[in-house]
Amino acid sequence: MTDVVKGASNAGRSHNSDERTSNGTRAMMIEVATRLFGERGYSGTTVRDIATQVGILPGSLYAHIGGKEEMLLEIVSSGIDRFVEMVDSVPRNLAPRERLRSMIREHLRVVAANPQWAQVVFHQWRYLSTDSQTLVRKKRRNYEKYFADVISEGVQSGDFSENLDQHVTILVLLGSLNWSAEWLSPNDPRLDVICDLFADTVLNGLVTR
Amino acid sequence: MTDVVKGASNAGRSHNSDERTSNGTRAMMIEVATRLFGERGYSGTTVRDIATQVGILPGSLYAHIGGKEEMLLEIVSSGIDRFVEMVDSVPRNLAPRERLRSMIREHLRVVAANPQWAQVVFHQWRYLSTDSQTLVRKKRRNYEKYFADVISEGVQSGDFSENLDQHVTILVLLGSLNWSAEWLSPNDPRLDVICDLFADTVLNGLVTR
DNA sequence: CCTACCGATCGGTAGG
DNA sequence: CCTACCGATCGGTAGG
Repeated sequence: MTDVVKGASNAGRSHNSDERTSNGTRAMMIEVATRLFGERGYSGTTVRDIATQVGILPGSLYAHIGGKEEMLLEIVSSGIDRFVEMVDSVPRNLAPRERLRSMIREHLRVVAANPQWAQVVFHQWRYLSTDSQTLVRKKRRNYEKYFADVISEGVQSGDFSENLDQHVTILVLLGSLNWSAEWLSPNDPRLDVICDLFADTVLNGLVTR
Repeated sequence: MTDVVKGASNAGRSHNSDERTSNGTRAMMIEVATRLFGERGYSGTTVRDIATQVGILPGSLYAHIGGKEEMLLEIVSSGIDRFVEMVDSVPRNLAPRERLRSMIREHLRVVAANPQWAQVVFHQWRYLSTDSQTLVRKKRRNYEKYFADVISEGVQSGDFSENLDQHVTILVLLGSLNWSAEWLSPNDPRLDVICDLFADTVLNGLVTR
């Protein structure tokens, strides 16, 4: 019980052999920033809010990161990567219906893991600089291509209707998927059921067959 | 050419017989606020930004409105009213498929009239006070009920599939509709076609019939 | 990661 | 709707 640190969160600081800040403070900053950006928006969050919740003083943030916007870019950029990673893990050899069903499930699972984080990824990129926005748009287009491809494949194979407007279909599908961050609860035990019902609705439509 | 006003937008001020501010300045404030809230978010917009673009000084705003948040509440509240009004105008005696198709068209038309405004209505209500948020949630639930009712009616009449999970269906439908503010262009001449393709996708689904 | 601080800007108000 | 202003707070930096 000796050697108690006076600050609230100064304990456990690792001794780095070089000048890099490779301890967990930076990760904690990103974690806190994600939550606050989700709750108050990027502009509504101050670097003081973030610093206080990390347990350091405002100026100390800048020992770990270039600035407030750099935190947002990191959250958004790695966020899209996460969606790509999970949808990319869906086997290519599945038939279009089952492949799309799996992609829907993976997308909804990523959202459900942290809907607030997903909202930041989906919406707060508008507050980035023009250059960063261009990067984000490129990443999003790359993600959308996974869905464009499976739809195109399904139409060609005859699994999906040839009357489908593929462009509008992607917009409907990704819109409903992304909007799930508004209503999905984290750790909902019915998540797997919801994913299947969601896919049923999209695949079969409303009208009686 | 005498009597030229020095300010940029001070011309045309009407002479009111009572103490109410019933001229167009307040309307212009709401209009400018809508655009700026859409571009920079509520927290990223300053009352100085709004005042400058209206053509008055910052402090003068408070002769017309209680404060910054009151502008947001007015935009969001009247915005939801607008959606309700248009969807409510769809004839009740249409068969469920055509009634839902018309409701989809009306919703998309309202969004397309001003997607940036729609984004404010859909997202910026989070920055309102707790009490105002409660009001907004109530209004949104009321709007969602229009869609819940037509889906329920369609399932009962056999027009819509009995296998449908009605709760998930509403989430998918309204999610894809609201997300349209992300991609709809104002004054797109193909709007009517897009509305029909959108409804086709939702009603018929992706899978071949 | 702290001390001490910068210039700029914030939402809002008193009193015309 | 303006003049003149309030206290509070902003993102960020110099120099340890």
